[in-house]
Amino acid sequence: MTKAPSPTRIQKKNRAAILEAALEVFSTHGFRGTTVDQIATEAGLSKPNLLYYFPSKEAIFNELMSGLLDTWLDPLRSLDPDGDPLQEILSYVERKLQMSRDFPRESRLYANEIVQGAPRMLDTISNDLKSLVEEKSALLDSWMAAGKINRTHPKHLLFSIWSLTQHYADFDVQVRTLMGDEDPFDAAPDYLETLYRRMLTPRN
Amino acid sequence: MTKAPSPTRIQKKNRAAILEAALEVFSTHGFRGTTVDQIATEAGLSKPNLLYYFPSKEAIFNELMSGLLDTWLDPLRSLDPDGDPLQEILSYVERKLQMSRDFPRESRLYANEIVQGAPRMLDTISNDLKSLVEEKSALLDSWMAAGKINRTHPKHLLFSIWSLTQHYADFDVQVRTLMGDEDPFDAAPDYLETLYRRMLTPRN
DNA sequence: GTCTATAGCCTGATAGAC
DNA sequence: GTCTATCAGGCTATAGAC
Repeated sequence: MTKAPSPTRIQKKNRAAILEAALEVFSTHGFRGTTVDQIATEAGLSKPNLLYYFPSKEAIFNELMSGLLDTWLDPLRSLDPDGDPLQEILSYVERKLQMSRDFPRESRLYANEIVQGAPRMLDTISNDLKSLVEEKSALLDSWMAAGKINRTHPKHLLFSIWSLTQHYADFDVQVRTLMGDEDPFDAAPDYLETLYRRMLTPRN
Repeated sequence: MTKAPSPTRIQKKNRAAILEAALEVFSTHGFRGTTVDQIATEAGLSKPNLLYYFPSKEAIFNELMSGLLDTWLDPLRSLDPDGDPLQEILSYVERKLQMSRDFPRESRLYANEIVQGAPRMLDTISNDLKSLVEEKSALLDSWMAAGKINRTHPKHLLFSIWSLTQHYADFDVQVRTLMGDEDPFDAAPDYLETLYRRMLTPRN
């Protein structure tokens, strides 16, 4: 008695295909620049069929966004109070840079949203992100107070890490155009490690 | 014999109002997210009247972009081969940061375009920007070779300056949300000066 | 579950009176 | 130069057959 493939399995497969396609299209064209048709074609479905799985274009976008954020904040959450301060920060930079290389579309999706004033994400930023940033700023502060790393503004330190690492994903076109044949990710890890090592290594 | 106000003057005034309005709307909603009606309302004109001054939505966008780019690249052009290397770079960082504070909409307009793959600007980047970057990279290289600043990857150095300074304009919503009452531009100049001073000051 | 067909809305751009 | 009215096309979302 061979069972037919579970409908739930088909559903999951199609939902996954839709979200993958949506990531591709939303991240390059933004919310308004994306049409449901584009997503459907990319996912290998018809438009009405896509809308059988998701009630609306916005619903797809929102699901994509909330799914993204957890992964996105994971490296920061991993900043370990019990680790070696400088090494913890350098590892954080390295992980963020790897995420820009491995998940550039996620980075651009997020960038698109923030540059336009975060119309669909301001709540999340004000709550989840803010409390995480407060916690980790305090951690950085304590490391500075203990003389483990140079004293500086902890939030600007975090902003700089985000900005420098995400730049390679968000401005990918520009970076690659200007670098020609050279892969940006060849030299970027060294550059960023040197930068933060010199910035943070304690010097009385 | 009193002349009626020159038509050219009215034209110039309205064209300026349209471009100002377009900057406001395009920079927050992107090209596709912006409607001609929004621009017209913001400029205090009717939609057909706006289209009397510009042939199309895209024409407005292009004029805005080409007008922007000159101003945008000016600080980099000013990098003076005969100045003191470290001071030249620190001044460049400062000027770029001021531009993010004084012209955040221009920065976001540019960011919007690049994040989405620069569909309307790739030629400019490949030509004007690339040749300027080649020229200034060579200059940075010569400063490093002469031991005036620490040796590092000149293009990554430029990318980092762009990324760090523009972040305060492009991610303004996020930055301000996370900083609360504190004005980001209070501490940013010091933070960036310290960062690049430590990065670049020669140490044998 | 998936399709074709289409409703209903919005948008860029034009026509034509004033 | 500026308006009202409107067209033509593209869009999201739904209806209804299979």
